[in-house]
Amino acid sequence: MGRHSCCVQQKLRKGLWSPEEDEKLFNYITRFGVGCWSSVPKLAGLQRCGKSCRLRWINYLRPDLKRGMFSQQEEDLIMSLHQVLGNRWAQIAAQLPGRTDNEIKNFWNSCLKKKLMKQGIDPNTHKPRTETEVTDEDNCADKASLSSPQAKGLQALSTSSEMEQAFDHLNSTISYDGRVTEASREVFMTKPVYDPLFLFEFQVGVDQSGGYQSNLQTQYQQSLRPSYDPNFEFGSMPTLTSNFDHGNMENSNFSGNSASRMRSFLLNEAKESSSSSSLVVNNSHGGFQMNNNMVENSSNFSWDSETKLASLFHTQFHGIKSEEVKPSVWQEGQLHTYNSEDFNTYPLTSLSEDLSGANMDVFHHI
DNA sequence: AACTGCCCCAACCGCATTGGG
DNA sequence: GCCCAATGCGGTTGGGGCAGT
Repeated sequence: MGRHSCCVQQKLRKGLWSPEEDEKLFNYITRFGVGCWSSVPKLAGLQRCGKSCRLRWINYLRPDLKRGMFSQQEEDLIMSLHQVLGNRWAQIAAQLPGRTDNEIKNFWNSCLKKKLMKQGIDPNTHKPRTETEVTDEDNCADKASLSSPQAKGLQALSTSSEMEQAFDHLNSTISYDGRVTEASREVFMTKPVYDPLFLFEFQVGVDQSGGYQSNLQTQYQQSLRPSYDPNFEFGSMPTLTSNFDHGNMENSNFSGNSASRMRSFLLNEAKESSSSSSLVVNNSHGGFQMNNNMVENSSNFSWDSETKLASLFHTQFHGIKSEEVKPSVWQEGQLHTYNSEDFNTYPLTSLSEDLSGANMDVFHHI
Protein backbone atom coordinates (compact mmCIF):
# COMPACT_ATOMS: atom_id res chain seq x y z
CA MET A 1 0.00 0.00 0.00
CA GLY A 2 0.97 3.59 -0.33
CA ARG A 3 1.64 5.91 2.47
CA HIS A 4 -0.89 6.32 5.21
CA SER A 5 -3.31 9.14 4.82
CA CYS A 6 -3.30 11.98 7.29
CA CYS A 7 -6.54 10.66 8.75
CA VAL A 8 -4.99 7.29 9.50
CA GLN A 9 -1.90 8.85 10.96
CA GLN A 10 -3.89 11.03 13.30
CA LYS A 11 -6.65 8.51 13.94
CA LEU A 12 -9.23 10.88 12.61
CA ARG A 13 -12.74 10.15 11.52
CA LYS A 14 -13.36 9.11 7.93
CA GLY A 15 -16.36 8.40 5.82
CA LEU A 16 -19.66 10.15 5.61
CA TRP A 17 -20.19 13.33 7.51
CA SER A 18 -22.81 13.45 10.21
CA PRO A 19 -25.23 16.39 10.46
CA GLU A 20 -23.47 17.40 13.67
CA GLU A 21 -20.13 17.55 11.92
CA ASP A 22 -21.65 19.52 9.08
CA GLU A 23 -23.10 21.95 11.53
CA LYS A 24 -19.80 22.42 13.30
CA LEU A 25 -17.94 23.01 10.09
CA PHE A 26 -20.58 25.25 8.65
CA ASN A 27 -20.80 27.31 11.81
CA TYR A 28 -17.07 27.66 11.94
CA ILE A 29 -16.59 28.66 8.33
CA THR A 30 -19.49 31.07 8.30
CA ARG A 31 -18.14 32.70 11.44
CA PHE A 32 -14.50 32.86 10.63
CA GLY A 33 -14.29 32.29 6.92
CA VAL A 34 -11.97 30.09 5.00
CA GLY A 35 -8.43 30.37 6.14
CA CYS A 36 -5.99 27.69 7.13
CA TRP A 37 -7.73 24.40 6.54
CA SER A 38 -5.26 22.45 8.57
CA SER A 39 -6.32 24.32 11.66
CA VAL A 40 -10.04 24.20 10.96
CA PRO A 41 -10.71 20.76 12.45
CA LYS A 42 -9.12 21.66 15.72
CA LEU A 43 -10.77 25.05 15.98
CA ALA A 44 -14.12 23.73 14.84
CA GLY A 45 -13.98 20.76 17.16
CA LEU A 46 -13.92 18.13 14.46
CA GLN A 47 -12.12 14.82 14.39
CA ARG A 48 -11.33 15.25 10.71
CA CYS A 49 -8.31 16.23 8.71
CA GLY A 50 -8.22 19.68 7.15
CA LYS A 51 -8.33 18.20 3.72
CA SER A 52 -11.57 16.43 4.50
CA CYS A 53 -13.06 19.63 5.90
CA ARG A 54 -12.06 21.57 2.83
CA LEU A 55 -13.62 19.01 0.55
CA ARG A 56 -16.80 18.90 2.57
CA TRP A 57 -17.12 22.66 2.44
CA ILE A 58 -16.36 22.95 -1.25
CA ASN A 59 -18.50 20.06 -2.38
CA TYR A 60 -21.41 20.25 0.00
CA LEU A 61 -21.67 23.06 2.52
CA ARG A 62 -20.73 26.07 0.46
CA PRO A 63 -23.68 28.46 0.31
CA ASP A 64 -23.38 29.15 -3.38
CA LEU A 65 -23.79 25.57 -4.45
CA LYS A 66 -26.46 24.66 -6.90
CA ARG A 67 -28.12 21.35 -6.35
CA GLY A 68 -30.25 19.11 -8.41
CA MET A 69 -30.28 17.96 -11.97
CA PHE A 70 -28.03 19.47 -14.56
CA SER A 71 -29.96 21.56 -17.06
CA GLN A 72 -29.67 20.96 -20.76
CA GLN A 73 -27.64 24.14 -21.02
CA GLU A 74 -25.24 22.93 -18.38
CA GLU A 75 -25.00 19.56 -20.04
CA ASP A 76 -24.19 21.11 -23.39
CA LEU A 77 -21.67 23.43 -21.83
CA ILE A 78 -19.93 20.56 -20.09
CA MET A 79 -19.80 18.68 -23.35
CA SER A 80 -18.30 21.64 -25.16
CA LEU A 81 -15.84 22.45 -22.42
CA HIS A 82 -14.77 18.85 -22.08
CA GLN A 83 -14.03 18.78 -25.75
CA VAL A 84 -11.60 21.62 -25.28
CA LEU A 85 -10.32 21.07 -21.77
CA GLY A 86 -10.46 17.31 -21.39
CA ASN A 87 -10.70 16.04 -17.84
CA ARG A 88 -9.88 19.37 -16.28
CA TRP A 89 -12.85 19.22 -14.01
CA ALA A 90 -11.89 22.18 -11.91
CA GLN A 91 -11.62 24.40 -14.97
CA ILE A 92 -14.89 23.11 -16.32
CA ALA A 93 -16.51 23.67 -12.95
CA ALA A 94 -15.25 27.23 -12.98
CA GLN A 95 -17.51 27.85 -15.96
CA LEU A 96 -20.56 26.48 -14.20
CA PRO A 97 -21.47 28.61 -11.21
CA GLY A 98 -22.68 26.56 -8.28
CA ARG A 99 -21.33 23.29 -9.59
CA THR A 100 -18.28 21.54 -8.18
CA ASP A 101 -15.59 19.70 -10.02
CA ASN A 102 -16.55 16.53 -8.21
CA GLU A 103 -20.17 16.91 -9.20
CA ILE A 104 -19.32 17.50 -12.83
CA LYS A 105 -16.85 14.65 -12.84
CA ASN A 106 -19.46 12.30 -11.44
CA PHE A 107 -22.05 13.56 -13.89
CA TRP A 108 -19.66 13.04 -16.75
CA ASN A 109 -18.68 9.55 -15.69
CA SER A 110 -22.19 8.40 -14.89
CA CYS A 111 -24.22 10.06 -17.62
CA LEU A 112 -22.53 12.06 -20.31
CA LYS A 113 -19.85 9.54 -21.07
CA LYS A 114 -22.39 6.84 -21.57
CA LYS A 115 -24.60 9.09 -23.61
CA LEU A 116 -21.75 9.83 -25.98
CA MET A 117 -20.76 6.21 -26.25
CA LYS A 118 -24.33 5.30 -27.08
CA GLN A 119 -24.15 7.80 -29.90
CA GLY A 120 -20.98 6.17 -31.11
CA ILE A 121 -18.83 9.06 -30.02
CA ASP A 122 -15.57 8.63 -28.23
CA PRO A 123 -16.04 10.49 -24.94
CA ASN A 124 -12.34 11.31 -24.79
CA THR A 125 -11.85 12.66 -28.28
CA HIS A 126 -15.45 13.64 -29.00
CA LYS A 127 -14.98 12.12 -32.41
CA PRO A 128 -17.13 9.41 -33.92
CA ARG A 129 -15.71 6.05 -33.05
CA THR A 130 -14.81 3.46 -35.65
CA GLU A 131 -16.71 0.21 -35.64
CA THR A 132 -13.80 -1.67 -34.12
CA GLU A 133 -13.51 0.89 -31.37
CA VAL A 134 -17.19 0.62 -30.68
CA THR A 135 -16.93 -3.12 -30.44
CA ASP A 136 -13.87 -2.97 -28.25
CA GLU A 137 -15.32 -0.42 -25.94
CA ASP A 138 -18.56 -2.25 -25.64
CA ASN A 139 -16.52 -5.08 -24.27
CA CYS A 140 -14.13 -3.02 -22.29
CA ALA A 141 -15.59 0.40 -21.77
CA ASP A 142 -12.68 2.72 -21.23
CA LYS A 143 -9.60 0.90 -22.34
CA ALA A 144 -9.90 1.45 -26.05
CA SER A 145 -10.64 5.13 -25.85
CA LEU A 146 -7.95 5.77 -23.31
CA SER A 147 -5.40 4.12 -25.48
CA SER A 148 -6.22 6.34 -28.39
CA PRO A 149 -3.42 8.79 -29.12
CA GLN A 150 -5.91 11.57 -29.42
CA ALA A 151 -7.31 10.83 -26.03
CA LYS A 152 -3.89 10.68 -24.54
CA GLY A 153 -3.09 13.96 -26.15
CA LEU A 154 -6.10 15.62 -24.66
CA GLN A 155 -5.59 14.19 -21.25
CA ALA A 156 -1.92 14.94 -21.22
CA LEU A 157 -2.28 18.64 -21.73
CA SER A 158 -0.89 20.04 -18.59
CA THR A 159 0.76 23.32 -19.32
CA SER A 160 -0.44 26.62 -20.63
CA SER A 161 1.62 26.22 -23.74
CA GLU A 162 0.08 22.88 -24.39
CA MET A 163 -3.33 24.39 -23.88
CA GLU A 164 -2.45 27.13 -26.30
CA GLN A 165 -1.33 24.56 -28.79
CA ALA A 166 -4.61 22.78 -28.38
CA PHE A 167 -6.48 25.96 -29.10
CA ASP A 168 -4.21 26.65 -32.02
CA HIS A 169 -5.03 23.25 -33.33
CA LEU A 170 -8.71 23.86 -32.92
CA ASN A 171 -8.45 27.20 -34.58
CA SER A 172 -6.49 25.85 -37.49
CA THR A 173 -8.96 23.12 -38.28
CA ILE A 174 -12.09 25.18 -38.45
CA SER A 175 -13.38 28.37 -39.87
CA TYR A 176 -13.86 30.98 -37.26
CA ASP A 177 -13.88 34.63 -36.42
CA GLY A 178 -10.31 35.12 -35.37
CA ARG A 179 -11.01 38.01 -33.07
CA VAL A 180 -13.58 36.06 -31.15
CA THR A 181 -11.45 32.98 -30.85
CA GLU A 182 -8.52 34.97 -29.58
CA ALA A 183 -10.75 36.46 -26.94
CA SER A 184 -12.02 33.12 -25.81
CA ARG A 185 -8.58 31.62 -25.76
CA GLU A 186 -7.23 34.51 -23.80
CA VAL A 187 -9.90 34.06 -21.22
CA PHE A 188 -9.24 30.36 -20.90
CA MET A 189 -5.54 30.89 -20.68
CA THR A 190 -5.70 33.47 -17.98
CA LYS A 191 -8.71 32.71 -15.86
CA PRO A 192 -8.03 30.98 -12.60
CA VAL A 193 -9.89 27.95 -11.51
CA TYR A 194 -12.74 28.66 -9.11
CA ASP A 195 -13.48 32.00 -10.54
CA PRO A 196 -17.17 32.12 -9.80
CA LEU A 197 -17.79 34.95 -12.14
CA PHE A 198 -15.85 33.75 -15.09
CA LEU A 199 -18.88 32.46 -16.86
CA PHE A 200 -20.55 35.79 -16.54
CA GLU A 201 -17.77 37.30 -18.52
CA PHE A 202 -19.37 35.51 -21.40
CA GLN A 203 -22.44 37.54 -20.61
CA VAL A 204 -24.60 35.11 -18.84
CA GLY A 205 -28.29 35.63 -19.00
CA VAL A 206 -30.46 33.56 -16.77
CA ASP A 207 -33.90 32.52 -17.67
CA GLN A 208 -36.75 32.70 -15.27
CA SER A 209 -36.82 29.00 -14.74
CA GLY A 210 -33.52 29.35 -13.03
CA GLY A 211 -31.24 27.93 -15.68
CA TYR A 212 -28.50 30.13 -16.90
CA GLN A 213 -27.47 30.63 -20.42
CA SER A 214 -24.32 32.16 -21.67
CA ASN A 215 -24.46 34.04 -24.89
CA LEU A 216 -21.93 31.84 -26.48
CA GLN A 217 -23.78 28.74 -25.51
CA THR A 218 -27.19 30.07 -26.35
CA GLN A 219 -26.18 31.38 -29.71
CA TYR A 220 -24.35 28.25 -30.46
CA GLN A 221 -27.37 26.19 -29.61
CA GLN A 222 -29.66 28.38 -31.59
CA SER A 223 -27.54 28.73 -34.64
CA LEU A 224 -25.63 25.56 -34.97
CA ARG A 225 -27.30 22.54 -33.55
CA PRO A 226 -30.48 21.11 -32.15
CA SER A 227 -28.59 18.88 -29.76
CA TYR A 228 -25.05 18.06 -28.81
CA ASP A 229 -22.82 18.12 -31.84
CA PRO A 230 -19.75 15.92 -31.55
CA ASN A 231 -18.04 17.81 -34.31
CA PHE A 232 -18.42 21.10 -32.59
CA GLU A 233 -15.20 22.98 -32.07
CA PHE A 234 -14.98 25.59 -29.40
CA GLY A 235 -13.38 28.08 -31.70
CA SER A 236 -16.55 28.33 -33.69
CA MET A 237 -18.38 30.01 -30.86
CA PRO A 238 -20.12 32.92 -32.49
CA THR A 239 -19.60 35.73 -30.05
CA LEU A 240 -17.79 36.39 -26.87
CA THR A 241 -17.29 39.41 -24.80
CA SER A 242 -14.85 40.08 -22.08
CA ASN A 243 -16.94 42.79 -20.55
CA PHE A 244 -18.65 41.56 -17.49
CA ASP A 245 -21.95 43.18 -16.97
CA HIS A 246 -23.15 42.72 -13.44
CA GLY A 247 -26.56 43.78 -14.55
CA ASN A 248 -26.89 40.54 -16.38
CA MET A 249 -26.37 38.61 -13.23
CA GLU A 250 -30.03 38.69 -12.52
CA ASN A 251 -30.68 35.18 -11.52
CA SER A 252 -28.36 32.69 -10.09
CA ASN A 253 -28.65 29.89 -7.70
CA PHE A 254 -28.25 29.07 -4.07
CA SER A 255 -28.75 25.49 -3.20
CA GLY A 256 -31.71 24.60 -1.12
CA ASN A 257 -29.52 22.25 0.72
CA SER A 258 -26.73 24.57 1.68
CA ALA A 259 -29.03 27.50 1.96
CA SER A 260 -31.08 25.61 4.44
CA ARG A 261 -28.00 25.08 6.48
CA MET A 262 -27.25 28.72 6.22
CA ARG A 263 -30.68 29.41 7.52
CA SER A 264 -30.16 27.14 10.42
CA PHE A 265 -26.97 28.87 11.20
CA LEU A 266 -28.68 32.21 11.09
CA LEU A 267 -31.21 31.01 13.53
CA ASN A 268 -28.42 30.25 15.94
CA GLU A 269 -26.85 33.58 15.23
CA ALA A 270 -30.09 35.31 16.05
CA LYS A 271 -30.21 33.59 19.37
CA GLU A 272 -26.64 34.36 20.23
CA SER A 273 -26.48 37.90 19.06
CA SER A 274 -29.21 40.40 18.60
CA SER A 275 -26.91 43.33 18.09
CA SER A 276 -25.31 42.83 14.75
CA SER A 277 -27.38 44.07 11.90
CA SER A 278 -25.67 42.04 9.27
CA LEU A 279 -23.01 39.52 8.81
CA VAL A 280 -20.56 39.21 6.03
CA VAL A 281 -18.52 36.18 5.42
CA ASN A 282 -15.72 36.24 2.98
CA ASN A 283 -13.92 33.25 1.74
CA SER A 284 -11.70 32.28 -1.09
CA HIS A 285 -14.64 31.60 -3.33
CA GLY A 286 -16.30 34.89 -2.72
CA GLY A 287 -18.21 36.52 0.04
CA PHE A 288 -21.76 36.62 1.12
CA GLN A 289 -23.68 38.79 3.42
CA MET A 290 -26.78 38.31 5.40
CA ASN A 291 -28.87 40.54 7.58
CA ASN A 292 -31.46 40.23 10.25
CA ASN A 293 -34.26 39.87 7.75
CA MET A 294 -32.83 36.55 6.97
CA VAL A 295 -32.85 35.55 10.57
CA GLU A 296 -36.41 36.63 11.00
CA ASN A 297 -37.33 34.49 8.08
CA SER A 298 -35.50 31.56 9.44
CA SER A 299 -38.06 30.30 11.85
CA ASN A 300 -39.21 26.72 12.02
CA PHE A 301 -35.89 25.47 10.99
CA SER A 302 -33.58 22.95 12.46
CA TRP A 303 -30.37 21.36 11.46
CA ASP A 304 -30.84 17.76 10.64
CA SER A 305 -30.45 15.52 7.70
CA GLU A 306 -34.16 15.28 7.13
CA THR A 307 -34.65 18.94 6.60
CA LYS A 308 -31.58 19.67 4.63
CA LEU A 309 -33.21 19.05 1.31
CA ALA A 310 -36.82 19.60 2.03
CA SER A 311 -36.89 22.73 4.07
CA LEU A 312 -38.53 25.83 2.82
CA PHE A 313 -36.37 28.85 2.69
CA HIS A 314 -37.33 32.41 2.05
CA THR A 315 -34.28 34.45 2.59
CA GLN A 316 -32.72 37.40 0.96
CA PHE A 317 -29.04 37.85 0.61
CA HIS A 318 -27.78 41.32 0.06
CA GLY A 319 -24.53 42.28 -1.45
CA ILE A 320 -23.44 39.08 -3.09
CA LYS A 321 -20.20 39.98 -4.69
CA SER A 322 -18.22 36.94 -5.37
CA GLU A 323 -15.33 38.58 -7.05
CA GLU A 324 -14.21 40.62 -4.10
CA VAL A 325 -11.23 39.17 -2.36
CA LYS A 326 -10.54 40.35 1.13
CA PRO A 327 -8.41 39.03 3.91
CA SER A 328 -10.54 36.41 5.46
CA VAL A 329 -12.07 36.86 8.86
CA TRP A 330 -10.04 33.90 9.90
CA GLN A 331 -6.89 35.69 8.97
CA GLU A 332 -7.87 38.73 10.87
CA GLY A 333 -8.76 36.67 13.86
CA GLN A 334 -12.11 38.22 14.44
CA LEU A 335 -15.63 38.21 13.21
CA HIS A 336 -16.42 41.04 10.90
CA THR A 337 -19.76 42.65 10.61
CA TYR A 338 -20.58 44.99 7.83
CA ASN A 339 -23.47 47.17 7.03
CA SER A 340 -24.91 47.00 3.61
CA GLU A 341 -23.39 50.40 2.90
CA ASP A 342 -20.05 48.69 2.79
CA PHE A 343 -21.02 47.40 -0.59
CA ASN A 344 -22.33 50.59 -2.04
CA THR A 345 -19.53 50.72 -4.49
CA TYR A 346 -20.27 47.27 -5.74
CA PRO A 347 -23.10 46.03 -7.85
CA LEU A 348 -25.43 44.84 -5.18
CA THR A 349 -27.52 41.82 -5.61
CA SER A 350 -29.91 40.10 -3.38
CA LEU A 351 -30.69 36.52 -3.38
CA SER A 352 -33.91 34.90 -2.66
CA GLU A 353 -34.90 31.38 -2.80
CA ASP A 354 -38.24 29.84 -3.17
CA LEU A 355 -37.98 26.28 -2.17
CA SER A 356 -41.40 25.39 -3.28
CA GLY A 357 -39.31 23.06 -5.32
CA ALA A 358 -39.95 24.12 -8.86
CA ASN A 359 -38.45 27.54 -8.55
CA MET A 360 -34.77 27.85 -8.62
CA ASP A 361 -32.90 30.29 -6.50
CA VAL A 362 -32.25 33.62 -8.05
CA PHE A 363 -30.12 36.67 -7.65
CA HIS A 364 -32.09 39.82 -8.09
CA HIS A 365 -30.17 42.75 -9.27
CA ILE A 366 -30.87 45.77 -7.14
C1' DA B 1 -38.44 -11.57 1.82
C1' DA B 2 -33.80 -12.44 0.37
C1' DC B 3 -30.31 -12.13 -2.80
C1' DT B 4 -27.66 -10.14 -6.59
C1' DG B 5 -25.93 -6.82 -9.61
C1' DC B 6 -25.73 -2.25 -11.07
C1' DC B 7 -25.44 2.64 -10.57
C1' DC B 8 -24.59 6.95 -8.38
C1' DC B 9 -22.05 9.94 -5.76
C1' DA B 10 -19.64 11.39 -1.48
C1' DA B 11 -15.33 10.96 0.11
C1' DC B 12 -10.71 9.32 0.03
C1' DC B 13 -6.00 8.84 -1.95
C1' DG B 14 -1.99 10.35 -3.82
C1' DC B 15 0.47 13.29 -6.91
C1' DA B 16 1.36 18.10 -8.39
C1' DT B 17 1.75 22.70 -7.33
C1' DT B 18 2.44 26.64 -4.48
C1' DG B 19 4.39 29.45 -1.03
C1' DG B 20 7.01 30.54 3.01
C1' DG B 21 11.24 30.06 5.62
C1' DG C 1 18.02 26.23 -4.54
C1' DC C 2 16.14 23.27 -0.96
C1' DC C 3 12.83 21.69 2.30
C1' DC C 4 8.42 21.24 4.12
C1' DA C 5 3.65 22.14 4.92
C1' DA C 6 -0.56 23.47 2.85
C1' DT C 7 -3.51 23.36 -0.83
C1' DG C 8 -5.43 21.98 -5.41
C1' DC C 9 -6.76 18.59 -8.42
C1' DG C 10 -8.09 14.29 -10.82
C1' DG C 11 -8.56 9.33 -10.36
C1' DT C 12 -10.54 5.88 -7.70
C1' DT C 13 -13.18 3.55 -4.20
C1' DG C 14 -16.86 1.90 -1.49
C1' DG C 15 -21.33 2.26 0.59
C1' DG C 16 -26.12 2.97 -0.02
C1' DG C 17 -30.13 2.80 -2.85
C1' DC C 18 -32.74 0.55 -6.23
C1' DA C 19 -34.34 -2.58 -9.72
C1' DG C 20 -34.58 -7.22 -11.22
C1' DT C 21 -34.95 -12.06 -10.14
